[in-house]
Amino acid sequence: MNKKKLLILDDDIRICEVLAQGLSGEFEITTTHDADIAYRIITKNSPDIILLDIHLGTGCGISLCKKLRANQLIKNIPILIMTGHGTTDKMLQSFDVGADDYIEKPVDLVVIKARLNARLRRVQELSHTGVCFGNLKLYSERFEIELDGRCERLSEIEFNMLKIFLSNPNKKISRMDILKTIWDDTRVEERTVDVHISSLRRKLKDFNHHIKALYGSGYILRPSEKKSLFKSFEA
Amino acid sequence: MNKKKLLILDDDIRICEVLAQGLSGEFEITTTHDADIAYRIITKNSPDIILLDIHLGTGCGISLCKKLRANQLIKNIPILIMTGHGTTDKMLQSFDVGADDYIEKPVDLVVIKARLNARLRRVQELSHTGVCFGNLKLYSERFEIELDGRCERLSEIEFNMLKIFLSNPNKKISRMDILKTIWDDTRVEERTVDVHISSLRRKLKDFNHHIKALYGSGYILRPSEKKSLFKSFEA
DNA sequence: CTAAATTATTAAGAAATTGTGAACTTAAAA
DNA sequence: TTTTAAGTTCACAATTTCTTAATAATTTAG
Repeated sequence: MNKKKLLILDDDIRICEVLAQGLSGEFEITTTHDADIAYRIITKNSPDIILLDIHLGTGCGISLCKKLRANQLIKNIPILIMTGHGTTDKMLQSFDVGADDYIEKPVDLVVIKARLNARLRRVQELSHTGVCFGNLKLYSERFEIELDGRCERLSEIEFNMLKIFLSNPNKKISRMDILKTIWDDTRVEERTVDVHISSLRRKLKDFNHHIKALYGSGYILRPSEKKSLFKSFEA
Repeated sequence: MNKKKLLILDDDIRICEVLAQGLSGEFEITTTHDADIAYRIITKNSPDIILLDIHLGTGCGISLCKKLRANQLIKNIPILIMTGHGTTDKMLQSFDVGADDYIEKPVDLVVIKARLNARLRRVQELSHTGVCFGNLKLYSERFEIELDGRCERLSEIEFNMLKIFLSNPNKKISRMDILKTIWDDTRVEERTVDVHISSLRRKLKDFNHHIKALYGSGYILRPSEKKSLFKSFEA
């Protein structure tokens, strides 16, 4: 069984080290103490689970958590928030911004392990990682896809949009969801999304799923209906 | 928003009562102190989430949890295990048999609430499953219904009308009721409702309830009469 | 049963939303 | 510098949904 990727984010480098040491047997670990770096690591590397201290020098863990939850590509990654000096208020805040668990220090390695695994198990069971992309292959490094053997180059935006849909099949994705995930802070017209959808669709020609518009509320990825092989006899 | 169904299972009836009292604002609660009864309730009633004491007179909470996890229909229901005298070993055992969370008594109501909600949110997000009503499934987010496996998209107006009927079965709904609820201030002819009813009915084809007109006073949702396969002999 | 009232359905145009080509901008590559 | 590719916005076409009106069908009262 492959080790799951765990990202540890703590202001205190010694704690990072202790945790990394103690958990390296079960996880493939990355550590950092900077929230911005963490965000970059997460978007680029998408860890399986995140262990996050509420106190971070460069921006607090709460706001990072909130930011991660707003991103369609990331929001399924479980987040455990740790804190040094626990208060009920901190706990409520943590859960409020979407944390999956909340632990007070000093932390017992055994406890952390058990809780990390409990979260991972849930996500794994419930999420549709088993979705079949059918005749589509993704090459993240090159922003390329392969469809029935034919290669097609996508732009970065198109590629990321495709990833959003593939990781949320049959789920409504609003234009705002897409903007938040891909454009982050930059302000762009909502209708700009349409243009990219249009060109993505053109490149996905024979893909056995289709990106359909949901009148008034966004887009959705659906398996395309099987077309009858027989014509109906209409007068 | 509908209250989620919470099943509380504790040996100590007083604790059941205290918890039920404190959580009744947010949840629709059932309590029991017997594991076998609990299992029956769960299979029959499928609560949204379960709060379970590890000590049960009639069989321990651990084995109940294990049993629940083995059942495909139940295994997605989140389970929080409580214990009176916590030990690391109990915690490990709890997570081991598939608990989603582990809490030691004495429990703070605020903590329980936060943790229950965190679990519910996760399950809800990951398994975007619809709400059932008879043989009809509703997907509110995307205004879609599923009937016998076939999906049908409703317009926003149609979907909201359907929800009005489903939340008031067997109750007379006047056109004005519908207008006030859906159109709010906008002025629209009462007859407009009829048109939407018409198209909604077309899409509800095989639904085992039917929207009937009440001559002169509106509409009502009724279970549709089973049609006899044989003709009745009317003179 | 008939006439009046009410409901059902269809069709046409209005309104809202989505699709897409094209112009323009920017950034990187040749 | 020129060329190329990608991104953004705009304008207009295409599509979907909404409303109204007209007409057909059904129900009720007398």
